[in-house]
Amino acid sequence: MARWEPGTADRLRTAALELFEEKGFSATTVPDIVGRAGLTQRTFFRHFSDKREVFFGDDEIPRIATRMIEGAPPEVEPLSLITAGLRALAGSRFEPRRNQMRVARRIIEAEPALRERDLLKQADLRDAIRAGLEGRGVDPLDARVFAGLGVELIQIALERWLQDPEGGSLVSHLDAVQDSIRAAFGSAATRSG
Amino acid sequence: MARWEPGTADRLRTAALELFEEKGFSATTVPDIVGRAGLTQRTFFRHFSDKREVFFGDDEIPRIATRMIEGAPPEVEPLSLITAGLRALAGSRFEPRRNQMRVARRIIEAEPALRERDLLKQADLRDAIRAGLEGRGVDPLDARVFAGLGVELIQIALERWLQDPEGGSLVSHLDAVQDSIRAAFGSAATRSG
DNA sequence: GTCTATATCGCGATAGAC
DNA sequence: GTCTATCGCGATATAGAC
Repeated sequence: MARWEPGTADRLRTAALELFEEKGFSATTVPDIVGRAGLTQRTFFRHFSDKREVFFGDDEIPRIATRMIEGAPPEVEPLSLITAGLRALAGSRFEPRRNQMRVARRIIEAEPALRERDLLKQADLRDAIRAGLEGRGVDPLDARVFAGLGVELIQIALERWLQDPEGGSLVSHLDAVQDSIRAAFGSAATRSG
Repeated sequence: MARWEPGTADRLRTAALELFEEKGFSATTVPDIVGRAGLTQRTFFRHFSDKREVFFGDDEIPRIATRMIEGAPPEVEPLSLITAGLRALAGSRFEPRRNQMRVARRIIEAEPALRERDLLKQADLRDAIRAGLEGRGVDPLDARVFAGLGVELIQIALERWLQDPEGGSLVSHLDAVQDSIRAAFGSAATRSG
């Protein structure tokens, strides 16, 4: 694909992230970015549908999730599938990037426009999981619930991991959150509360 | 404050929703909207911070949630608080508006920009619940988990209620989703999957 | 209320890669 | 030649400043 300049998108992303750090997200204009990258505005918008997209990857996480779910043996239960998948993602994609993620998270939290986009990415992951589980024959409601809870699980664990002053591992936070979930909704507590 | 036209925001919202139905959200411009409402663009942006906000209420749901949580007797458990609160919201805010919500939902689902905003509103509710529970002394992780699961619960129930061809009540869907959650994560199933 | 910066997208032309 | 990434120009809408 990169027949022309192998790293056009990367150059744009690098320039953009530098500028976001220097001047903040909203104070950085697309002309600023393309100026630094030595490209034109039109090129920027061919690589990124909007300025916020610079922040987020190529939606590889939902694709990885889909592949994991499709590739697992049919007898694996949904909960195991999800917890195992999240652990694999934690080890391969998140744990090695802790510092980058901390920086990115700080900028995202400060900017409602970026929070929105981040939430949309979470929703995409949720839907990938849901569709994958349905494809394995899981009941649609249960698939939706597993997906929703799975994404909340990883999300809460990520939040706490990135803030953890003790430097605990993401996996240990996943364990803690999962325990909390089980305690919260797992009992036979009354429904009509 | 509404010294001149008591219903300015309403007139703008009505005109906007009509146009969204007629031409679609992105094909409708703010000049279109203010033209139909007989107002100026400046007035539009004084009432709505952006075009998408027309779709969403005044953030009254998180405020209601905060009030409910703060007003409950201290001995009420978080899960009861949440399920009771959701039932109250269901009866007072959602059930009476089923048809409007169906129409809105269809437009929102079709437009990524609106899905983003919708997800942000959900996040606001989540944070209101989380803060309310923390204010009652609930452990921060547990508060975050209750809030996250509570919002997933109402959200999934809403999705299914709005699509339900049988016309089941929102409360019955809340029950079903809660059962599914309990079954999904409630068992002592292995964590390391 | 008016004015303006900025994001976004369409179109036609170009130019290196195969 | 045929692709396709890039460019240059231009149009329009949003959103915020004055």
